[in-house]
Amino acid sequence: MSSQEEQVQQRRSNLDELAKLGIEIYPRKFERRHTISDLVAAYGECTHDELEADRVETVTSGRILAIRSFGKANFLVLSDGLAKIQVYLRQDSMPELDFRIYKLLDFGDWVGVEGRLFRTKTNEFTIWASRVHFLAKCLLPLPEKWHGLTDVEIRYRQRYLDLVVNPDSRRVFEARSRVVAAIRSFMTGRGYLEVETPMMQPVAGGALARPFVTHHNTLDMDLYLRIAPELYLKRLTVGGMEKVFEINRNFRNEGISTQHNPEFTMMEFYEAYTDYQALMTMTEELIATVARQVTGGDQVTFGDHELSLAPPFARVSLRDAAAEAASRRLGRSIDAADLRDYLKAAGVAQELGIEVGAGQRAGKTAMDIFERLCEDRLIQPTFVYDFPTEVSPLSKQKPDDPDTVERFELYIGGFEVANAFSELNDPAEQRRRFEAQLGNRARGDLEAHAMDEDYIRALEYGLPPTGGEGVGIDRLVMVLTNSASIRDVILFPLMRKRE
RNA sequence: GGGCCCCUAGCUCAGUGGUAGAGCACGUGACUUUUAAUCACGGUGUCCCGGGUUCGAUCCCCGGGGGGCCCA
Repeated sequence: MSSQEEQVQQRRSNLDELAKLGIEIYPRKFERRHTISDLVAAYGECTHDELEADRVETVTSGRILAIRSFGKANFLVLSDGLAKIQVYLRQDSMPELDFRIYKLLDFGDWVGVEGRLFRTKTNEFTIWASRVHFLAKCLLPLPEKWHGLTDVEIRYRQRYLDLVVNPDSRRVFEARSRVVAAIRSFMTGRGYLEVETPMMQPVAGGALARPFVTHHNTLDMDLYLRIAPELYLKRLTVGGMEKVFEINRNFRNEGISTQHNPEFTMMEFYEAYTDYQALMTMTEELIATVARQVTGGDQVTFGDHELSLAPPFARVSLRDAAAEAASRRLGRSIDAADLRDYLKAAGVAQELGIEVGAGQRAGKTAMDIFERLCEDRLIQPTFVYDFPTEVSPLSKQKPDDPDTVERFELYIGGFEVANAFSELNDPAEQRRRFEAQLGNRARGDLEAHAMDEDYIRALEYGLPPTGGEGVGIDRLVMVLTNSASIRDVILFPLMRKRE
């Protein structure tokens, strides 16, 4: 018999013995007076004498993370996932039944404890138990207490085990929850209305990405899991909802990496009567506010770097950033204007070893150069602005430069955290952009944008001047929790099927 | 999609072409303030899967699976 089978059998046997004691082995509720975290926060600093004077009685509960038995003196360590507390149990301090229950407990079981707070000879903050209540059995052996669980595969596949033994993991997800709450509070505090738009869409639009396809049986209709809420949110702006935001999942049928999970969370918002310049300022305030609320400050450690999230953030135009990086790499002067020329841009790309597709225009090439040379060097928060029109089918052109749109992306830690632009609201121009995308699609670009006639019709009813932005929540959480992989900030990241 | 690395007990990890190891966990016993409790004794197993080489493969070779990192 394997070690695991043996341990499961012993635990089942203990559960059977508990049942024989006449207690409910899967009880329905347990009324606590304090959580373990409450106790540690409220009394954890009290001295021995203070605890003796106050005689604090408590009722609490948690999972058993250690059992130390000395015959007549016994200790449990209980955890509520964030904090731990020690429990002292002795036979002459509790009913006989409770002590028999204690004897049948295993590492990992859920228990409730009643008792009084004190400090042991070794000054350990402890509950002197007067009652023990059995709450649920752990039938399988848990990972080891000292090294914990380090196998990342098991941490992702069986997140519950990770959460039981790695409090740091729990803290990441507590932080994630606070990030979402802080963003929601920031947005609603500025008069934005939270809305929900379709996750299943007949046309997958609002971004350049491949979608997942699904099917509605009754309507016999193919649907796409959304790659972005963008086009629906702007329909709302057409309808007169001037400030809206949505926090929800997007789905993109693409590769998996430390920065990409097929489903990820975005906060996307739209505001009438504003443009991308104003959004840069607002974005700085949003990031700094969230950082301060979640971490207590605007300076964070990320890998080997100390990041300052205090406004203002650096700003550089995309073509300047690409030209500067290309000049440095190639050891000769390349001007941003060179990257507007299809032949010169292609030449630079080829020198850099970047593949240029047949008939690829200068804007796409400039974007490729930027992505290859610049992205992962943008560690401190940096706005990269003024993107080529052809890679931005939903953005408004600059008044004096039709090849360039009023768009920026925010980079932190070497990856894109936000993407924003002045929204294109000219329906005729939008149709031309979609048609150009259809041309790309015909040439094999699977990420090219689809035609959305209803969206164009909405624009024909009139979209006011509008600025819009998407903020990647997972990546922001990575930055704020010093997590190297997006999988460390997603509770259940997508994994290959096992077996 | 390409390159490199990993997969051995429930967990964390050693290890070897010749009967598979440690610590924790688990079992029995001792112990009335311990805390990675300690001490004594005890059993851990599809060495990821399949095929090949070999007298013999967990180890070498080939293929596959899962995971990680880097690149595209």
